[in-house]
Amino acid sequence: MVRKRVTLAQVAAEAGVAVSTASLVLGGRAADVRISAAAQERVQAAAERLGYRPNAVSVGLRKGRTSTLGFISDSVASSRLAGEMIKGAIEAARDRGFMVFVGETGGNVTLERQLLEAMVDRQVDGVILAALLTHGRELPDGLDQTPAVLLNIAVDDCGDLPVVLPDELQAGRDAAAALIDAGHRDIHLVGSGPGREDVRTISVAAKLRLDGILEVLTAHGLEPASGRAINQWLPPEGYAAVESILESGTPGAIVCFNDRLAMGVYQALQDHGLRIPDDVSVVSFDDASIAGWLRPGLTTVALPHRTMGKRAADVLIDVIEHHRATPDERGPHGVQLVPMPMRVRGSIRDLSA
Amino acid sequence: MVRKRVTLAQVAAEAGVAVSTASLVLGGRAADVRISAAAQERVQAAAERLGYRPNAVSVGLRKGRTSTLGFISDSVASSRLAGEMIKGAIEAARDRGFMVFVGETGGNVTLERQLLEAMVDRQVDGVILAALLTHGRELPDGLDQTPAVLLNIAVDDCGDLPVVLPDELQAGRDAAAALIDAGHRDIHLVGSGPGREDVRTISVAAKLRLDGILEVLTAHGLEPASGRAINQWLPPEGYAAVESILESGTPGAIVCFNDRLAMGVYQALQDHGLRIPDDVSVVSFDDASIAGWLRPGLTTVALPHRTMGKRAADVLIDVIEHHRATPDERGPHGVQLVPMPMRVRGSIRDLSA
DNA sequence: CTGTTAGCGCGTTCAG
DNA sequence: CTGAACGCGCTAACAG
Repeated sequence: MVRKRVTLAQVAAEAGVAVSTASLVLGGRAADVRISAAAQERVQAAAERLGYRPNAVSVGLRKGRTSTLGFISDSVASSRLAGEMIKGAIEAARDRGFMVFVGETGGNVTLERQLLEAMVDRQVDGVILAALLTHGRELPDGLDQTPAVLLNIAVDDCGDLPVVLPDELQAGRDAAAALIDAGHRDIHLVGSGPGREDVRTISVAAKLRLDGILEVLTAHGLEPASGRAINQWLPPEGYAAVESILESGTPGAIVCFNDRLAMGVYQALQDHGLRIPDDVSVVSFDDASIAGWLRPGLTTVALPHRTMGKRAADVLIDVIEHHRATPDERGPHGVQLVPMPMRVRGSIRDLSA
Repeated sequence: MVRKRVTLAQVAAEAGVAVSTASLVLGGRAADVRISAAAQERVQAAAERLGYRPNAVSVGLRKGRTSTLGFISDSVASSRLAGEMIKGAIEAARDRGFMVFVGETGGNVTLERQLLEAMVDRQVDGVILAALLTHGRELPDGLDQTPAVLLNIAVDDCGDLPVVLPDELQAGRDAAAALIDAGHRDIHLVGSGPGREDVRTISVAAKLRLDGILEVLTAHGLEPASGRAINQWLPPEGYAAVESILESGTPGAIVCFNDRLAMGVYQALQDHGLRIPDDVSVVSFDDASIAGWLRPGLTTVALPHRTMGKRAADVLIDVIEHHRATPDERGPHGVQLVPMPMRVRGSIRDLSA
């Protein structure tokens, strides 16, 4: 069933040259050593005829580089967004000739160590350490054995490692600005706030989004009409928040800290006979699948997971190929902030129109 | 920055023995050759002290086996479900000491070939070929170069390859039975039907689900009150279907062919002032994230993606380790049907209560 | 310009 | 019971 692979030696024999000659020709370095055109021709033909493909394992052993990356995250399956991050990384890697091992820890630190070891054992050229659930965290031992990039992980001491993060602060500003530019002044927060310190969740996203929102509100002489720090950002919590807001009258606009909260907000508003965006405007964060399925479509600031994954792989490969980001010459790395684009759908009413 | 790896030779030197001796001890084959307890002790200690880990690339080259799998699918990021499939495969692989390369084709056949080649070049021990979008399809060339398993791919000629599929037929039966057991008789179909041939979509799932539903209905002397074959299974289509159904009165129960259709059905029912499950019962397929977020929770027959991924990896590793599933001795492989469990939430009203 | 030689790190004979 | 020697498939020195 499994056909035997053709080796370089067989190609050389077929072409009637030495192995090293074949190696040079096939390695594209024939020009350097000026091998006769005839020999080159014969080698190429033989390789073609036999269907020769270099054995990457052998090359890896010889060169000490395997053109292989490791991607370790705490969750690959939790959402479409997680998948996008991996997808971006895999695609960028492929475009540069790298394959990637994917591992998932579920937040288990021991497992993380084991995966890292398993990958280092397989001589990966570098590792992307990513997170979707956990944000603040410790870095595993053994990360110093290989080039590495942190993806969506904010740590106090990143030890000179490149870090790729979404620009949550700017996203917060953009969300608030979208509402204010449309003429809104009565702005309620669901998920965090109203004060700068009202962030009960572990996520750093919450804090930065809130900071951005408050910065813009303040700049316009405003403050949130209300705010609710919530630990679980799921539909039921969004639903409950709206019921609580409605006790003091109909809100003009609501900023939800993620799309799942927004879904609950939609449900509650609907149950109370309020229309979006005619009665209430809503803006949110993440751009999860539901954002496009809700009616009306939810205007939301997208988490650019795909781009982040791509960026992480690109940075890592740069480090690998150019030996950049060493402790002394940091170069263009460090923290890379990826912009979060606004997806404008139909949930904000323009009062100035 | 990158610490040099410790080699077996260094361990042997440190322990004052020959490399082969160290190899035997560390390979757990000391008993076979009866190596002196003292030497064993010294080797183990040296390995421990130096933090020795075998170089998997070298072992791969030497043994021709790399403890590595390839996972190629048309989409890793399209949904949480896709991620679950990969996750299941990765976990099962890890439990048996394998790492997995993940590749994504986006349905591009050329890319698929290239990925397959890249993996075979890296000497993967086997490949899982998976699909989420495409169902009927051609098998790529080069799949005969390595052990392989088909995951969620139904092909006419699978060429003796093991295949893992969800049991959609039984799922159809279960969905219909859930409604009938609850006393429903007025059953409408959204996505396919009403006739056996009214399946416009490419997916085989549609056909099997429909067959299962019709089988049970027929067994009870019933037929669908209505049915709609739809190509796109998204919320707007579900919404439109309900509006069409309502022209002939309020339906008793609706079977949606997937959860996204069901979401549209929920929205339409709500917009028309109908309550679920009091006025209309709904059952669906897939168990996507939204199924749990909708209010009331959607009762749905789950696609067991996680289990399927796990099964595929297990079958593949069985083949690799025991040389099973060769053309002549098929063994327990062939088509593996994974049961689709019913997730009972709150969208079916029990009329008999 | 080409062929011979020497490893990369490991497992496996086969003599001592 | 142990060590020396060979080769997995390939690349990179070095001679010829």
